Amino acid sequence: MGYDAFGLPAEQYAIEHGVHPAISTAQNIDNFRKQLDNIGFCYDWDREVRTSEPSYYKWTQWIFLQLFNSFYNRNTQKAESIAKLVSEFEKHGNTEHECPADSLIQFTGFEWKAFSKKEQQDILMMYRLAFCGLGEVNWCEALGTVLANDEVVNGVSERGGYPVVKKKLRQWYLRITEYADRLLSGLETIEFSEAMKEMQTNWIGKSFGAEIDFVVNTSTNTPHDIPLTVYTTRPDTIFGVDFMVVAPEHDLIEKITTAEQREAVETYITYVKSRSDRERQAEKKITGCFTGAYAINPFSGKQIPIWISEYVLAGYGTGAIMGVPCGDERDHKFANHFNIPVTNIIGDYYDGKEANPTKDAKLQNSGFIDGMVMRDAIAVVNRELQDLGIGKEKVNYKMRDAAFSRQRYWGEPFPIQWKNGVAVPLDETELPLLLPEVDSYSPGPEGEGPLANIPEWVAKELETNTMPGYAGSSWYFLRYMDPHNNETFCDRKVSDYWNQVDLYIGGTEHAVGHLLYSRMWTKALYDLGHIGFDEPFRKLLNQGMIQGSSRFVYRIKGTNKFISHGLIDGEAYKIEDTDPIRVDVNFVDGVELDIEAFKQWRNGEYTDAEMILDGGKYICGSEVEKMSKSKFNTIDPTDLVEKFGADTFRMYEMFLGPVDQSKPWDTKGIEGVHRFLKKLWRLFFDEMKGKVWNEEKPTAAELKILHRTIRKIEDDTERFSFNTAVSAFMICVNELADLKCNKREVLESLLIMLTPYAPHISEELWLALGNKNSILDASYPKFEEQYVIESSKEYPVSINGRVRTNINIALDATPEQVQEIALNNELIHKWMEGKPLKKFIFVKGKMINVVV
RNA sequence: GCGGAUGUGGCGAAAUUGGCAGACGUACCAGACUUAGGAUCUGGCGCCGUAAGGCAUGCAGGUUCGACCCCUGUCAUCCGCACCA
Repeated sequence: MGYDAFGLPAEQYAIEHGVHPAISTAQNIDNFRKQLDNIGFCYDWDREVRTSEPSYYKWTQWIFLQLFNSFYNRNTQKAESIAKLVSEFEKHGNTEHECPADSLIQFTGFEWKAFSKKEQQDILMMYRLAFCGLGEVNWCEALGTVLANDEVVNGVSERGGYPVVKKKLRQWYLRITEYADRLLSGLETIEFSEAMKEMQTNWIGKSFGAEIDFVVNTSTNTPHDIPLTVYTTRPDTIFGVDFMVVAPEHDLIEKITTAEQREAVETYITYVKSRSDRERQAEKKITGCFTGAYAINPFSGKQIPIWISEYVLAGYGTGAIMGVPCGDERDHKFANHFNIPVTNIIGDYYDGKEANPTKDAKLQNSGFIDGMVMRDAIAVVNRELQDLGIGKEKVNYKMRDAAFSRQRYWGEPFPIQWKNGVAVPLDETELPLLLPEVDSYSPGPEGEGPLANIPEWVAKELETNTMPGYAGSSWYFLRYMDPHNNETFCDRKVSDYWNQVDLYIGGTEHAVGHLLYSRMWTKALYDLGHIGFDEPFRKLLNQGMIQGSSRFVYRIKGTNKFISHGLIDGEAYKIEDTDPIRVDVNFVDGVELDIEAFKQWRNGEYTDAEMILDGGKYICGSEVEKMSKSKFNTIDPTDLVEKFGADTFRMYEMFLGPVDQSKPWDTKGIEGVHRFLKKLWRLFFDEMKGKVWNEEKPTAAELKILHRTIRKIEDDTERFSFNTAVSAFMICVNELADLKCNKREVLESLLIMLTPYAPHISEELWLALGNKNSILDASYPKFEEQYVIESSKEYPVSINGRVRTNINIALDATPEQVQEIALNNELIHKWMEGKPLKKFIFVKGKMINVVV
């Protein structure tokens, strides 16, 4: 058992209440522990870990250093030490090791030695598995801080409603892209659901395409020799290119934008900066701006206008695309919106209204590939590009390197010092680098983290960023194996013994985050020889999420006014004019907000809020979504455990539905499980008569009930179908009660099966039966077929697929006998209405169907 | 917008491999016991219909002797997201 204890919520709490995160985290953990004990969970508490403890994050820092001191050797397809790379560079430069950050960088061994120390380190940084670079963050000038996507609503900060823009900051990254192929191939070796594998595969997004260089003309008369490189998966459509789109962040824009368009372009770029990633993603409207420049199609010589648009991302491919409206839906919409004429290269496959992404069309208007089938033309064009030196085949991945730094306090400090602009790792002996105390958790200057406010920290030139929440959670399963080791993160002999996690239970929401990061860390540690397996989890079970019901208040944009939900009617007030903000469900009664509690919330942040009421009340909006602290919609199990007991609570959770299905938390029906446990109790003890269990021999009927249950529970438990298992227990107890079976022999077996589901009552009744040892040590009942064998079955009989009657037929009857019995049945005769028999279908043990 | 998942009685759901749709549980209705019931027990309970029977697994099609299950399209909800060319 462990706690992933670093992160934003504790820091936020610290900012609001001035309580040190270490203290509030410890309190939270105590509370969790109470709840877990209360429910009766069995963990090996000797192996408890907390990611925020120095004894734990010492090794998170240590693993970071392993990544920092490693590069990915593409020739051997594994992580190797930077020292080895340096010796390679000294011998023959980087001829054997293409630079992953920039394939254009090339140098010889001689040149390498001539580089300054700083230049050498800058180059090495481009190879390291943990590296530093520039990245964009959500910057809120008014709050002077960087915000998580979570904290941004409609392009303004959730707290206070201040504008948020993109800002470039120095950031740490993990070079997870180097592991893309192994993360893909590794999926074949592990038991994850197909859906999960598909999500990870799509996220990694390997695609085969080509990079093509176009020459840019800034005016129609004076060609400049500026290349614009685009990435496309469809080089075969090169003759259908009607426009280019480059990302608004693209370096080229400055150089190519014409004087007439400069103002429009700058306005557009400012607009894009104000847009959150989520908005750029989800928006349906089409935006863009013409740069005034043209690119020249290398094959047709055609002038192609170059646009910028937010739908093209700087981080993928080359940050520029060629627009082929007849073959790509988004390009088509773009062309339509800006009245760009569409060239048809696929004849009848294009109807003039919608793009057609086919690869089967014969190309038209396509120069040297005219008449070819598109899918065949791809290789032809690639060869031609290569021959002309204006393009090459290229494999791309959607996945980008993982941002690994946060401008926050409550996270692992980086064991890095900056000396003259060079990142110098601390020695292993200096770990853990302790997180220092601070006076205030507010951000440092220029968007730096709170650590930048500490003079001693800055004087030591230590890195002021901290690691993100997922650092500690990327390897905790290894620490469970060897939690108290002070010499190493996990002894190799120990991890060899325990090996992979046999069964990992977690939600699909971690598909492209935690479940990829931990796979990458495991692979890196494996490559470096620290562990003996390169996939952390042998089998993954995705449990569904219990959802909560969140409550919202609606802040009118740009104001401190909050409008009651019912007044947002789409006419006088529109939902688009508001920023929906979640409030704590604890001060909402149903949907009615306790305004006083709201105003005192978050240290009085909303004290001055102006509430626009509806009939004297403020009515909140509600939404069912994942239960989460950050959504303020969590519930505490303690009250229910108090009222019904832990066994009822546990069984009810299991009875709610299939384990892999998400559903809103709802306590309707918990009574049913409680009644079941009471009914079970009454098989042993009667309220009036006291003890009723006895030593009588069970009858055949009773043994049949028992053994059917044994089989069912085994089956259901094996396939994690806990809800049907609970139902099987209920059926069993109902039937035993009907037969007034209070026989010890039957009841004991039942109790043993029930133990994992309802351990407390099982143990208590077990001891009440006079057993001396714990029920946990009892041997599991064995299923015996002889008690459940049936000799005949009530077959449902259909006429033309509709069930009309049932006939009892011996199970060993031959198909011929069955047909004779069925056709001679009076009711069936009636339903056949004298029509001739067309077909007789008999599925043994299942059903009979008469087709006429 | 993209990727993934899920849609079955008033509600949570079951149907494990294409073979009796609604097990089990809630809620509700009627009754028994009772000073009492928030205990316990009995019966009923998808919809229409007195019944025979008909109609029902988000919606529209398709495959099949037979479809909750497979296929095509579509709508809604949830999870994730970095608009992936």
